[in-house]
Amino acid sequence: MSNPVRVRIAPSPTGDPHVGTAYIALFNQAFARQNGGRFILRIEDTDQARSKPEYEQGIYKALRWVGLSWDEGPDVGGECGPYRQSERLSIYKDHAEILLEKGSAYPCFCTPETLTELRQSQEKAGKDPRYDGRCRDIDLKDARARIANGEKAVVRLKVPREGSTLFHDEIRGDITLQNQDIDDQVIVKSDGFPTYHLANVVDDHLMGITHVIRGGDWIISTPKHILLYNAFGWEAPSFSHLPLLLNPDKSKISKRKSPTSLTWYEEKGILPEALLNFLGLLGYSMEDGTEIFDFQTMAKTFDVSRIKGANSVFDITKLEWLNGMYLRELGTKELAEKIKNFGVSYPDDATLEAAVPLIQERIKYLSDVEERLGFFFRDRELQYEATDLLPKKKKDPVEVGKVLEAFRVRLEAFTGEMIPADVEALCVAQAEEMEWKKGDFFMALRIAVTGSKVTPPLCESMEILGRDTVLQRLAVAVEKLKSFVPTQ
RNA sequence: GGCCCCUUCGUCUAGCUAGGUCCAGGACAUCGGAUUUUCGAUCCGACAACGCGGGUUCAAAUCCCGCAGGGGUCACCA
Repeated sequence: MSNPVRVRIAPSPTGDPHVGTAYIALFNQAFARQNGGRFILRIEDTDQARSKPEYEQGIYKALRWVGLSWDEGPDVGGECGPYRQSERLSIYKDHAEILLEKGSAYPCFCTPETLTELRQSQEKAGKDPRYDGRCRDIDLKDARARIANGEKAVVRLKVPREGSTLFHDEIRGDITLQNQDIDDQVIVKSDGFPTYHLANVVDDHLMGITHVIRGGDWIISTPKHILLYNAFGWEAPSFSHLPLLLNPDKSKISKRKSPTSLTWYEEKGILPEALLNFLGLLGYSMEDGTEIFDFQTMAKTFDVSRIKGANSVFDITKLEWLNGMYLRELGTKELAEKIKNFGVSYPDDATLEAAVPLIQERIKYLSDVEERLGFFFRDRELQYEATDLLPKKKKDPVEVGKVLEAFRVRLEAFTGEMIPADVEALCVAQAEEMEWKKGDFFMALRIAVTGSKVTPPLCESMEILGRDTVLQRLAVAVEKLKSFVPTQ
């Protein structure tokens, strides 16, 4: 009879919402869903100096944006609340007291200055910096008296001097640390706030967390947590440490070297589904090799034993490809809707929907849309020079002007609908009449009509622009060539 | 530096638990070709890896040992 699965993420609201948080959250939620368990969000805001309410809001918003959701948390409630550590201070205080009484922890009166001194002298002597335990044996009664007297103190965990502590990592197997290599960790700061270690263990236990799935940077701390569980007489949860996300230079991911803020991805126009899919590919793989999958699929087949122990370089390149794949799978209306919501300026609904199929396979991000769409409705964006109108092998402005003018006349005389195939026939006929290569003609026309060398298919674009606009732009181009005087 | 973890193409990875089917498979990127009015998309193809050294074995990417390299961690931050 095992307990119902309960997992959690425990972000600190100390900065922009981090991809790493989404990464860890994804695996936790997948595990919870697969096991019919609960996924909890707990805010670890015990760092008074760095925690800010707006960062907390940012976490909720960004996580929801990528499509994650939790069953319990500060914003959605639950039976094990409060879910914000700053609101659980008395709980930690009580538990620290238990440890004190049991003799598993002790008050320490050393000031930051003496600790720094200690560390420096140890380093000078070539020894590992470690608290020397000078407050370890102060009688608890005496210590309490000193504290009552107004002396500042922290609480330290009394780590055994001998022996070793072992824990089982579901991904890497057994990991053992010698106790002598574990410091007497501070578990309550002098401001009365608990440190991560205490708060984390107490909360995980009180909230019934059965599986801790967190980043690999916590491996070294885990023995301390085991010691804490032991001191309380609690059963420890199972531990899985996910691969660390790395910068391209293989260092731990950082905002200096990689885009770490989830907001960045949103503003870039990355689809949340693509981001989530990409994260699911880091350190993890589906048994059948599928690389494009949604959360449901991942959750259905999720298997912790398929997670790698090695760290993963976080390389956006594959995400760009994935985003393109997701973008291309969208229906016209769907994409148009996303483009509108993304906030780019567009001419009008009808034009946008007509243009979407033309740009859909040409964009990597939603943020690419703005410039792709410009020429459809903004003449002022046609900022090309007369020389741009000259195809590679046709350097004579007079001839080019003649061709464009001839085409303008031809198009003006054409009374049918602007069906792409028909317009193309006009173009081809024009090129042939002047004995131009098709490519040269289309390029000159392309610049005249769109102002750019890189555009969606020309005839389809002209259909959307409408005959009048095209004629007008052709006239402008012809004028431009007339007044153009070659410099050599 | 101590301790801990990790090590398959440039990158993400499959294979490793139960050694032979792997002169190592897929994907992205790159390069080339096809298609083509540009770009893109698409299709085809190419390049490219078991860190090194010892063992064990008829046989090792897979097991063992050593080394090297990388990363993490050594806070009253999480």
